[in-house]
Amino acid sequence: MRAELVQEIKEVARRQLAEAGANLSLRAVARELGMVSSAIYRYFASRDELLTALILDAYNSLGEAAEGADVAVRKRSDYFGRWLAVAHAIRDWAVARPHEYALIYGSPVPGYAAPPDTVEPAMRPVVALGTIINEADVADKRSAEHGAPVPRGLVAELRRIRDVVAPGVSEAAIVQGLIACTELFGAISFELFGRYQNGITDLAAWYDHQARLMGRYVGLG
Amino acid sequence: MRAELVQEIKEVARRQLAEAGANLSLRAVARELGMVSSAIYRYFASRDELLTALILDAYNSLGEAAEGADVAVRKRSDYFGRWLAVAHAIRDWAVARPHEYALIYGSPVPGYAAPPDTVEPAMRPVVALGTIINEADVADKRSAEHGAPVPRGLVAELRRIRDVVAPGVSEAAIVQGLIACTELFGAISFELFGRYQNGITDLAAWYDHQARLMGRYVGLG
DNA sequence: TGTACATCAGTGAACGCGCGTTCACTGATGTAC
DNA sequence: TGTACATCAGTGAACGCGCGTTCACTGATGTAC
Repeated sequence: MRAELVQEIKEVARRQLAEAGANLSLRAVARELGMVSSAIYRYFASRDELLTALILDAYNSLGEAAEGADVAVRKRSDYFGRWLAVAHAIRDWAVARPHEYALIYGSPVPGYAAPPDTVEPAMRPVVALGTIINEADVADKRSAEHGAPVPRGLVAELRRIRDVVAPGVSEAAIVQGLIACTELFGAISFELFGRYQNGITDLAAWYDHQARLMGRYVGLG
Repeated sequence: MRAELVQEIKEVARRQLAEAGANLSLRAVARELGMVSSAIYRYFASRDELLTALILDAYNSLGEAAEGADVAVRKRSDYFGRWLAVAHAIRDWAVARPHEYALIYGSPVPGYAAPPDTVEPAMRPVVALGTIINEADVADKRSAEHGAPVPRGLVAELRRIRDVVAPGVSEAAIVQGLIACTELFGAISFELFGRYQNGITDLAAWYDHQARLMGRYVGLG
């Protein structure tokens, strides 16, 4: 009953985000639901709270897509295949929901500050990729050709990230992993934010090529 | 007289973009200039036209920063040094003007379509980096270790980009260059859009490390 | 040198719009006795 | 079984706000004769 309507509001809000662009309007959501705008306040205390719920959902939905794609690969020792599966799952998710992607990876919504409980869900896709590197590393199936020494000042911070994302991996490896993630998300942002206009048209193939090269870069495949 | 006021309006608009976030308001700009809102229409036909002018300026300003940084490197054969100089110039520009960066590399402004004459200025930073790869390649000072074969379907498009950015370079090399650009812009976006929250704090050092690794990745240094 | 005129930057009021949020309310539902 | 009451989802009007854009205007400046 109640929970259902909360879901329905979020769904309509998501669709509106997709149609109207980044400007989420409570009144428009209420209108589409055949409600009066003030009725929304039975379910969300404010526009920001609804926005936060959408952001949290988006992070978790993307995280699940990434984790699910990894789990679905039968041959667990096919680390390169798992890497590709997760990388593609991330893009597929983003391409299917460009405005939700923009919500979490685009320019910050003006006047909105993400609450701290978004930090952990936000890590899930990166952790999904990091896990693969970690498992390959532990199984000694990773070639570490690019292991450049890490500057002193960054070691401590990288170790902290390492412990969350891929414990049991060197600092140089975590750097490679972060660079690969940055590249992949950068590629998706370029695609969705229209930076490839008049450039590449077969964006799926181009992303696939990048995912393969990044898989190699992190020492898989 | 007239041109001066056009500049002044753009400057105020830029500052407001930085303060209020992505929502540019003609009325607010006019207010700050001590004008009545309709007076702006003497100088810009609409809000979109002002936005377009700001976007064009941003592209060109970033392009000049990138090109200028390259030119400023005395030893022209120090390709790795030039790469680092340009990479840092791009980040420095972005960090100094996060909202202008968001304007051109963030999520698209809802309801706004960039006119086609933004395409060429938008290429300038990428061309600046591509030029370095190209010159190193021509001078035979580039190691091409990662030259993975390019999928058939992408060859034609990559050649078209190559001809603009770095003629005289292989398809594999252009791929490496594009990947490096994607990574660097991805890193800047992560930094400016708050994706490193609770992660890395010494963002300058982290970017420097990435720029170095990407310089190596494209076969310089 | 002095008048008549055109230009045009800037004014001020108004248009119609949408927004988030509040508040007292209605009226159906379900529970308690 | 029937009445009294509490709950609470949803209403509707209103608040005060900001927005882009239009339009007829004022009034200073500069030019032409």
